[in-house]
Amino acid sequence: MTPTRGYHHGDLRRALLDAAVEAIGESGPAALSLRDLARRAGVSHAAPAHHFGDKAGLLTALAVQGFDLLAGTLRDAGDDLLAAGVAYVDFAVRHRAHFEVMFRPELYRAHDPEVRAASDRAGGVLRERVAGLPARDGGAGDPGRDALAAWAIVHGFATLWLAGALPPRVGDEPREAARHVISRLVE
Amino acid sequence: MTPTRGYHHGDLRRALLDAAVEAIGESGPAALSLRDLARRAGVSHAAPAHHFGDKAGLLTALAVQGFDLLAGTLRDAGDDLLAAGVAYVDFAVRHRAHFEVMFRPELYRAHDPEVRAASDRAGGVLRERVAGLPARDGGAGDPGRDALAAWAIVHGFATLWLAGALPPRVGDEPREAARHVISRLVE
DNA sequence: GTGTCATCTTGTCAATGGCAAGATAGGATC
DNA sequence: GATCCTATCTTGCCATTGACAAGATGACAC
Repeated sequence: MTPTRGYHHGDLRRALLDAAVEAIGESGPAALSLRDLARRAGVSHAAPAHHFGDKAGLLTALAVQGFDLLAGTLRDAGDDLLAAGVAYVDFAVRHRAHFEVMFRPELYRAHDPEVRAASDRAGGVLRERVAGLPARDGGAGDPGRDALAAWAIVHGFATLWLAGALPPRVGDEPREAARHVISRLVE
Repeated sequence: MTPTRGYHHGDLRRALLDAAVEAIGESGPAALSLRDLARRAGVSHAAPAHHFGDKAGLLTALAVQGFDLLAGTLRDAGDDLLAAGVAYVDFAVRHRAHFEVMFRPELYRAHDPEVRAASDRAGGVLRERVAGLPARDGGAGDPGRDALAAWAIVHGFATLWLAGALPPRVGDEPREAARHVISRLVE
């Protein structure tokens, strides 16, 4: 099941994206090298260009993949806002490479229509979950504000977790820690 | 007041850090080039190495500067947690280059003792402000959780703002928008 | 005036991104 | 089956970069 021999790779596009996830997981998106990905996939240094044009093209594809993964993850988490928030953090930790690229628009073509569409899909799910939240303190809440606050707290927690900025006492279980923090907002 | 002529620059270390802030503001930390900084400062391509060793060394110095700037900003914002939160977001927007480096530890030597010290100073101020927050809902609050939630929401908002991920209706005034969102947590 | 050392320059090397031109093969058409 | 067509991949090249080595310069102490 490894038809990588022969002139044609067979599934180079996917192989390069997988290699990119692996490489970014090791050293971050800044250190990503197209030639390294080519070596990992066993092809020549110019092969990636055909599928993605340039480095930004590859990262654009990765961002699209990431937003779609995120949309699916949020959908699977169910209707509960707290559960969606925990799933958001869990996504960032488990798909760290995707997450780190997605929210670094200077690395890819953020205005690409495919990216915008995928990003809108993920944002739509998040908004749905927030809309399901009961109005706070007897209906005085501003749904726009609630949505932003929810997004900010989960995104901030995920970002700080990935950056290794959180103090050790937070623990090493992102889902549990996230639930604890988010509950401060939605309790 | 521009003694950049002559063999010795006079204040190259500062000039390089300033140039780095400018360059990162234009294209992000990933696109930073030591040789570009040297050109901006009017020195040879190898001059930066003497002051910072390598690229990570320069970014380490920038991170230290950033954490100290942040600590000062938070201190100046006063005792109020809401004001400190707004100041945090404002810092991220006004010192974007510093902020983007500070929370990307793979770019510099995050374990450098100077970095840790500066980071601790900033974190200490933030914790002080959280400690000043009256216990939530009659004393049932967990101060550790409150601190994390506050940090996460302001950090998340700042990060999303810088990434350009927020919807247009949030407006273009970060301080105002931040105050509105943070008030959801501390009201 | 002399020596010392931080500062800065020139020269070089391997690695990278990107481009151009060519090789290969898979599949459609006849 | 022969031929063409096109997507896929390779080789070769160039400018740029980070890093290192060796040497030039000059500020400052004595």
